[in-house]
Amino acid sequence: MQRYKPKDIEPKWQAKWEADRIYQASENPSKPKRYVLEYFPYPSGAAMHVGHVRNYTIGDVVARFNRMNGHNVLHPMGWDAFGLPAENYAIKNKVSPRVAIDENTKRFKQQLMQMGFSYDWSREIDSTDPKYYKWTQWFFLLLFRRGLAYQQESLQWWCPVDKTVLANEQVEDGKCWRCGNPVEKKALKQWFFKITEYADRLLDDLEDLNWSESIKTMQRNWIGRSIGAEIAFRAKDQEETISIFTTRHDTQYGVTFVVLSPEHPLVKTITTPEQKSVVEAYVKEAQSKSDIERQANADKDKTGVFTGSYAINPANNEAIPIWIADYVLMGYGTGAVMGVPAHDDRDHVFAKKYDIEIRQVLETDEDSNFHSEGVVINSGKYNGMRSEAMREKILTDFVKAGVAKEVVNYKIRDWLISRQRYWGAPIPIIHCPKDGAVAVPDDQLPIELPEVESYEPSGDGRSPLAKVKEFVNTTCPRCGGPAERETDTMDGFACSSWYFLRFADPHNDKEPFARDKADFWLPVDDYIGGAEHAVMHLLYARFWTKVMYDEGLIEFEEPFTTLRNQGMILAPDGQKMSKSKNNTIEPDSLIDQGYGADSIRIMELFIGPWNQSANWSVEGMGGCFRFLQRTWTLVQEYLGSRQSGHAKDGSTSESLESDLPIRKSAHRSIKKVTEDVHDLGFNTAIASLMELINDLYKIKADYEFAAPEAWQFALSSLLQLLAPFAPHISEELWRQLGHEDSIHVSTWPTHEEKYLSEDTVIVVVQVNGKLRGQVRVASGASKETIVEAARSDSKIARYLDGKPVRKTIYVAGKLVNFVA
RNA sequence: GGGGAUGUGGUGGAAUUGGUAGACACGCUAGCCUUAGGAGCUAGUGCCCUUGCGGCGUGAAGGUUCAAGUCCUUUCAUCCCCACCA
Repeated sequence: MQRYKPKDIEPKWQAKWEADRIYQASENPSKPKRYVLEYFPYPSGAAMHVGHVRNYTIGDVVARFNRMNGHNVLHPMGWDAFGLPAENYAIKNKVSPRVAIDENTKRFKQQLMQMGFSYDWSREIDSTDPKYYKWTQWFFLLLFRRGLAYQQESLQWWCPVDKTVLANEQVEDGKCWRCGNPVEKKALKQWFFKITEYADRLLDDLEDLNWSESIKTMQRNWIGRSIGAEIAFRAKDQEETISIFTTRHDTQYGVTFVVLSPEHPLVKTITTPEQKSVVEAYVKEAQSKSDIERQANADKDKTGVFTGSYAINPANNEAIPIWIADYVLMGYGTGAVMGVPAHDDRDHVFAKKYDIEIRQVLETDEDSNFHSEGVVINSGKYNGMRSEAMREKILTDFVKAGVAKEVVNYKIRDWLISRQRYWGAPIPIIHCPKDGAVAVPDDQLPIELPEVESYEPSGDGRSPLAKVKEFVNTTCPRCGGPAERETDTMDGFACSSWYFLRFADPHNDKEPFARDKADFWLPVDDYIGGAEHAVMHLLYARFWTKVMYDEGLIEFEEPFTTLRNQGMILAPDGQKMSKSKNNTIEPDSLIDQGYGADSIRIMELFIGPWNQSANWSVEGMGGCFRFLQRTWTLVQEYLGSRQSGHAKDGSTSESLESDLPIRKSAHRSIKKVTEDVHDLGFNTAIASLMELINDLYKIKADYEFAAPEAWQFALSSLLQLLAPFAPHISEELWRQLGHEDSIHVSTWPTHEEKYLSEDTVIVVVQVNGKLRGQVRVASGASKETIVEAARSDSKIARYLDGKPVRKTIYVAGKLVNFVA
């Protein structure tokens, strides 16, 4: 008998499926469509490990299950291939990033192929292909035309050695994370997308999405809408007015100071001559601190200096000191706050340190005075009001008096998308001395990345493209005069903000996608990926989708109807898998060891609930392989017996004793697996398949392969239920059983109720809520019959011991509880 | 500090509306068998006193109920994300 050797069957079927194109999707309206998508990967130098594989396995099971259940499934794959790692590789090795990416892509694709995922490879896309980024550029111009892309000069961290800007996160202790040299601030003109204009819609539309609450909450917090008031504090004996933002104007009478951010424009004018030197020193120190350092200080300490000036609280006309402190952020609200030390913990710490008056104005509901509601005290005419009511009242009064207005603030900032990097999609803008920033005409797209000598940054805050004269020098599309091309490239997240639409029509060279194809496939029904995209990609893609909707390009406003976040696979020791820790487990090596893709796929899902993290287990792998091996062996034995003519005595299968138990087991599993896979209970679905195999082994031990028709049915059904999880072995055995067409285009089995009913049922009997026995009764027996049977059971009778039964609880067909 | 998630045997994990806790698998134990393989098959395996038709058991403590892993209150631990957002 042939043994189960995955290496002999897996590559064979992968080639066959590809040749027969069984996973190719077409716009066939006779079946309901289903768009199943996993985030398209960045083909990094490090190969995929079993953690990545889990993501694709979940998607593949969903795709295959729906395909077999009569859906027209789109399940595509592509490459998100622009980005810094490839560029660094290029700088180091003096080769084009193209070379590295092509190698990595090849490796990744081979890794995906060997897992037997059912992708429609005819729709493969690559974000670094000019045919693709032509349309990324086209979308940039769409945003530009709609006033949603703009340039603005702002202060950025700059490393004079690496000659590049750095993100805030890349500055550690005032030094560059790569070379360790001190960084400077440099004013640089950058491109932004006006995502803030969509903040309200991005927030409100979360409501109807079938996403996990945690991701929705993360987006809500990231957008950070807060409704409050801007209140004007007149400076005493000076012209200036300081506008502050607050959400707690019910504590207006508790204000005992005002704080400006060190970057606040009024700092210079408001500071008195006596305080000038100390304020300037403080501002200078604050400027040299990175945001990281500022945050680190948050827990420990608050620092600040007095400006020497006073402001007038519009509520009670008191003069209160104006301070400068770096715990106030210039980037949020107005860059100035009112200090209420009695009811804000930060203000409290500050006031304590600098001996500023603390004035309680609320009797709070909670134990803590900070950030809670209550009844207003020490607040003039507002005394006795609820804090919630006072907020409204005082704001109305202030607005009437012309000292305040209601405002909404957001934490979300506009999306800085320009990068001074080579390996990205060039921003399709031409700068003309006369006409300013001008869009490249559509018929000149794509603006292709030119070949360059060196991938190093140029040193003047521009990308390496700035050194390519033939690229930079051009003519203005509007006036025809000499002009220069924009040399910055786009953030990689621009490419991934629309790729899901390109899959609907990947080879279109007239437009990013045809309207009818987008209408047919989109939105994505199942989007499967890690939670790491929670606030970046998932927010950006929603933003672009809404812009496209507003432009009339599509008919939906949300790209991903359902979002599913898989749990992470950790190394056996519970640590994150990473190349640097040298603890990654790659599917390639497992396949080499002889486990096969099918065992790995089973393991990825059987290890635990798909949306919870789990530690990879080497031993567990063996169990999954054993399960498939048992399946293999059972089918081989069945085929052997069929060939030898065993169990052919002329009688029909139905008349044989083993027929019914075989069918019962099979139908029970069909029902359970179907329900489980539908509800994404992959681990329990696999457990039921294991149970079925165990059942069949027991029946075989008792009856051999009598009832061959029942066996044929049970084994065929088992394989179909197994097909989404283990596509290779199920296909191989399916064909061995004599089926002509691929199991993956077969119709999912359905259970028959008549095989699920039992003649007798076991009813559990409790006395006073404790399990004391069980009785077997005919199914459908009356309550009276069952209760009587339970009461007269010898064991139960002993427990009741003549005591009167006060109450009898009966759960139909399940349980009797005597309360004595 | 805010938000989210998770706590069940030696291990990973199962348990519709509250209704037999521990499915399935790993590990372990015993037996069988052999084409000696990464074997395979069969049985057993929550804990305790192996006295029973016994007692205890779902992070901890209370509560509701005939009945709680599941519902309510309090609390502890671990993980993840955001974090001076006024």
